[in-house]
Amino acid sequence: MNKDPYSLSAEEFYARGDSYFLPHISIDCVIFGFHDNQLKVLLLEWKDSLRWSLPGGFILKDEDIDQAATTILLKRTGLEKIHLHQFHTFGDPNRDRKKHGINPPKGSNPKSWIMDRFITIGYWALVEHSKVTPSPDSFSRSCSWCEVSEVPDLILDHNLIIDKALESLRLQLNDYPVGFNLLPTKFTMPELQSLYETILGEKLDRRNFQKKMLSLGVLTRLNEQKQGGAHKAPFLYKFDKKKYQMALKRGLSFGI
Amino acid sequence: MNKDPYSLSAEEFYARGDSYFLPHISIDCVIFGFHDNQLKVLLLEWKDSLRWSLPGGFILKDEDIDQAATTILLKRTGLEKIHLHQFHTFGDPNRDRKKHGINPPKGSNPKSWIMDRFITIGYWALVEHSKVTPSPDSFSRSCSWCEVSEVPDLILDHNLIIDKALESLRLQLNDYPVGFNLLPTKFTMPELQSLYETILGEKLDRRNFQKKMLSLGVLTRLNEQKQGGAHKAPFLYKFDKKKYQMALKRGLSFGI
DNA sequence: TTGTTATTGTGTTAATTGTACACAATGATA
DNA sequence: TATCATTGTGTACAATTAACACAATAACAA
Repeated sequence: MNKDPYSLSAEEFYARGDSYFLPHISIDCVIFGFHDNQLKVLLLEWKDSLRWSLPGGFILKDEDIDQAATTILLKRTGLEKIHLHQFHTFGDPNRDRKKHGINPPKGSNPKSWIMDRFITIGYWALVEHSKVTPSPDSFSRSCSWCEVSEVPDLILDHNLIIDKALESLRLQLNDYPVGFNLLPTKFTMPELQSLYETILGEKLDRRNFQKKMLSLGVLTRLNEQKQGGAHKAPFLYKFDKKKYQMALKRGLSFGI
Repeated sequence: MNKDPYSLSAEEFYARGDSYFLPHISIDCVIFGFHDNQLKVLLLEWKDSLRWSLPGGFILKDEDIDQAATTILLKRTGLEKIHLHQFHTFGDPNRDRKKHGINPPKGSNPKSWIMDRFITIGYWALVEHSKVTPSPDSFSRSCSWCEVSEVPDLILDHNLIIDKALESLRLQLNDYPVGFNLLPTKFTMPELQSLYETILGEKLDRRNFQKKMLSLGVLTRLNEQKQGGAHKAPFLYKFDKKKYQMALKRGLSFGI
């Protein structure tokens, strides 16, 4: 009971994880990134099978659920201080590894607490793709980005969880500057537009988009231009948090 | 293990409820009603103290969480087939009766599963005030309506849960016809406007409101007028579900 | 019976916002 | 140096929202 619960061996975890973590409750994270004009999510590939799943974890008996989600994000990406958004809790009684032929690793107790029915709390996060160091957990062989429209069959209801996360993200997009978290500090207007188009799944008018974004008054145009492109060099912008805080007070909408 | 889990005595429930229900997880319902131009919520007054709380309950080991919430709503209001909206899950580790001086009834085990830390899933529902028969649970002396701005101090974080439910309701108001569920089948335009004003907490222009509502094409004006008022008799309207289904397909917004 | 009052029904107009386009400027390439 | 794809900026029109005026009605008081 006094070991680091994140350093347990698989056997110990299956046998006695419930002395550290709450039973029947888990957390799953949909971690979004944006790269090559594609919206991607971070997936785990399991060690001993061809299964894929979302990064997830459990809640320490005296831990806040937001903190538990933050820990999961940190361990899979190396990132701290990222805003996590809780979007839905999934409670179908079929969320049960027993009912899906998912077995504990050989040598572990097949009656483990992990094999019970679980309710999972879904969070999404927006991270800067280039800053992420994807790290598998001890049950996975790899942790990697996957384009959202090419996600394979995942365990349990994890595909549904991604769908719901995307739906929630689209709704948030109209009220909060979620897009900016996905881009590097400096970005061009076409990059920002491409991001919005990808999340919303529709093409937007280039000129009206720029007009709208600049009218929010939360972007600062830098005296630099993006070099290396094959055509006219676009200006670089940065998201101005101070201006954003000011703008929030008078109310602003990111609706496109 | 084969009794009706909802007919347990208090002693049995505290001692062995966790053989029927999931531990550490509860559901709390914010049940909204509208009466006398006031938005109200249903509260429980506890038997053995001066405490108040939201109607809540637990999840059977093999029960869907939405179903569990539906059961809670049915038991407190007598109503079925009401849309419940899951809006947030509350996971502060201080959600623990032990830490708030809330004790089991005399004669029950003070180490009961109920005295552990609980994560609660919040749902709200909109019900027609006149159709509700408020019924206390076995731990409460009364179940009654309370105006949302006059809610007393509730146990644990139940006041926060109501705040979050209201916030979620306001957001939904702009996308779904939530208001109509709170009114009787036949209602007047001023009544509908008063409901929107109460939920949003702001005054709206009478003429623009009517124009907007009628333009949605989901209301049918009846050949009747509300009698008994002190002034000009307003027309009665009803919400037309068929028209609503049609309108949904082409997309519509209730934004005010 | 009749005027007063508060409320409802139905417009019209002005301001704002959103949509659809046109054209010049730029940087790499041929 | 001409071409091409792309970026920067502006303008006209449509749609929506906001602001406002006046007639009709029902209860009440004189």
